[in-house]
Amino acid sequence: MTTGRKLPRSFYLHDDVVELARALLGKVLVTELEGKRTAGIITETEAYAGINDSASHAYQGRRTARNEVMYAIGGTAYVYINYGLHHLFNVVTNREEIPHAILIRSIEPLEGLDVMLERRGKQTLSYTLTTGPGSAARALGITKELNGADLLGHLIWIEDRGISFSTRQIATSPRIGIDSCGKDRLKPYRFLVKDSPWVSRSPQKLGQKMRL
DNA sequence: TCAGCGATTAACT
DNA sequence: GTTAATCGCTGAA
Repeated sequence: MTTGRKLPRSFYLHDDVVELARALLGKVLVTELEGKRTAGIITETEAYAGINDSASHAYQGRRTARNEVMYAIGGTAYVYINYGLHHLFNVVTNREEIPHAILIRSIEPLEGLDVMLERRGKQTLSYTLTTGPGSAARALGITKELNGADLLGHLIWIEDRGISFSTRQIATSPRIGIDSCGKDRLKPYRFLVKDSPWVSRSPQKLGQKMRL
C-alpha cells in the first residue's frame, strides 16, 4: 500500500477556491471510523465560491446553524443533509470568515472495499458504489457527526499520494443540480477526471461494464 | 406556523 | 421518464 502525506493546513488556505477544486482531483480522501479505514481517489469536485456565488449556501453572507461551519478555517469538514436523507461532504477552504467550500462528488475506491459495500448495502462492486456526492459520502461513512471535523485530525483527512492530472485529463462543466440558483448557475466550477468511469453524470459511462 | 423545495438516489414504469 | 424517500431553510401567512 502506498503511504501518503496528509495535506497541510497551508493547502486549504489558498484564496482561489476554483483552483483548489481542480487541485483536489487525484488527492486521496481517507476516513478512519470505528476502527474501519476507507479511502478513495477524488475524481469529481465542485467549487462554491463564497458570498458572491449565487449557488453557495453562504450567498450574500447567509449564516445559519446549518452552514456555520463554512465560516471556519480552511481544512474543516462541512457535512449537511440534502433532500432529507443524503449526507453531502464538503471541504472548507480559505481563512476564517471566508465561506469557501468544495463539494466532493465522486471518488474511486482504494481501501476498505468490503466496508464500503457493507455501508452501501451492496453485494457486488459497481460504479454506483462511490459516484455521486451522496453515494461517495455514504461509502466513506461520512455523516453529520463529522460536520466541523478537522481535516488535519485522525477521523477524516486528505492525502497526497503523488497522483496528479494534466489540464488535458481534466474536464470542466457547470455544476449539477443548481438550475434555479441564479446568475452563477452556468459557471464552469465542476471538475472531473475525463477518462475515469468513477464520476457521476458521465455519458460515456452508460452501459459500460466493470473492468478492474 | 407551515407549505414548498433543494449541491440526490434508487426503484419503479 | 417518474416518483418516493423526508431534513432544514426560506418566505409567506
